[in-house]
Amino acid sequence: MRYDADHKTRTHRRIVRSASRQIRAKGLNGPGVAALMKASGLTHGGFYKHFRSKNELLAEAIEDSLREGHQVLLDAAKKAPSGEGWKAIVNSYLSLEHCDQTSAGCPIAALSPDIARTPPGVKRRIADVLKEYREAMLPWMPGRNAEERGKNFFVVFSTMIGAVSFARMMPEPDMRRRVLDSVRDYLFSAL
Amino acid sequence: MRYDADHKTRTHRRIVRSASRQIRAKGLNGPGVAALMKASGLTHGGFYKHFRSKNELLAEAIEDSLREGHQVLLDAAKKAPSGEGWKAIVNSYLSLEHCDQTSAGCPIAALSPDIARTPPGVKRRIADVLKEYREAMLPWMPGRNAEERGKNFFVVFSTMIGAVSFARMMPEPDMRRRVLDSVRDYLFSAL
DNA sequence: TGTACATCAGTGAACGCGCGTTCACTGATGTAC
DNA sequence: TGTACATCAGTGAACGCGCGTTCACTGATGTAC
Repeated sequence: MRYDADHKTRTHRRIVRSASRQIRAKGLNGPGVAALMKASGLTHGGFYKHFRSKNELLAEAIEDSLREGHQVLLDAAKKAPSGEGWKAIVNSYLSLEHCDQTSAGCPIAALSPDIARTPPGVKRRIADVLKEYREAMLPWMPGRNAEERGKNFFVVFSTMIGAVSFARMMPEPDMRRRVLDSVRDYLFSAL
Repeated sequence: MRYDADHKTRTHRRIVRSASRQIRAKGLNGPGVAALMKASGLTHGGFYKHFRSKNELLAEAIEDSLREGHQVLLDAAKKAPSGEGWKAIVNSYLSLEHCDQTSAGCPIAALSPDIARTPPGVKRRIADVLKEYREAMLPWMPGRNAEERGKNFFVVFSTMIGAVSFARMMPEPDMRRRVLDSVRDYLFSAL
């Protein structure tokens, strides 16, 4: 069958989207090529019409979910009263829903050690998107000048990423909530 | 050949030790059974004389490295002036050496998403050792009473784990150092 | 207008390989007689 | 004291399976004549 002009582009995007959810749920080495294609209703044979390698798809999927994640936080920040954008970001990130929905959540919390272990080419690409992410977040960070906001970006995000990563290891929901709440209270009282 | 009474125990321990380093370096699904045995100078065939399954070894290896990691931090804390134990812990954890030596470092920073995805049995065992870990750290945490120290344990460790996880995604060493330093300065000034 | 051909996203069989697990075997030594 | 046997940590071949990747093929539709 022949398809319209943007059919391939749309399929490509669909594969990337569903792949990004699957790798957040099961890790970078969790789903195989066959599973990644099946989730978009395709068979594994067509994979290499869309991607040069599995690593290529993984890189695209991480990039996509990073951009999606930064958009979610940006939207939360924009709705908040002036000067409180970062608090909206923290509330959104440290919610129990985010913690318990790994596959739809922040790819950093779900994949940071996998990303650290990734081949240099992939790692470089992701580092560039992380820089984008940082640029987008900086204006919303607390601090009286650019330098303070720069440091506070690292502080706020390290703390949030760590809290969610730590909490996710705990089987009991109230333990997870205690971690998230402790960390949120602390960020709000200290910054 | 026949071996002395504790030969098997020592071999078992050797396998667990070298496995714990390998999984921190390559992730829970990184090394296979053959590689895990080879690192201790053995062949894969003997594996099931020591462990009921690969998951059994993974659980033991994570437990072992958690206990080892908590001992390292405890030793640092004990050397510090009274009341400053937690600062020694933070300095040790947020050093660039720790960040750049994943295989010898904290298993939480290296494996938290993998642990979160692990089957319930393994997760339960690790959660119990995490409780031990927490008990050992509590007396060294800042805070005027048990409740404050309890909250601050979550704050300090979430922040440190996040900082190291975040930094490890960055290819440039000075970027990693910036993250670690920003977070340390903040912890010291805020607690 | 009708027909022959080109295009190309997607299919499914096949490749070599490494995985976790099983199992018959080895061989040095301790024990029984 | 000397010999036959039991023990058991470790070996290496083999199992079925899923992996990432390749490739000849399909078949609906656009294009050329």
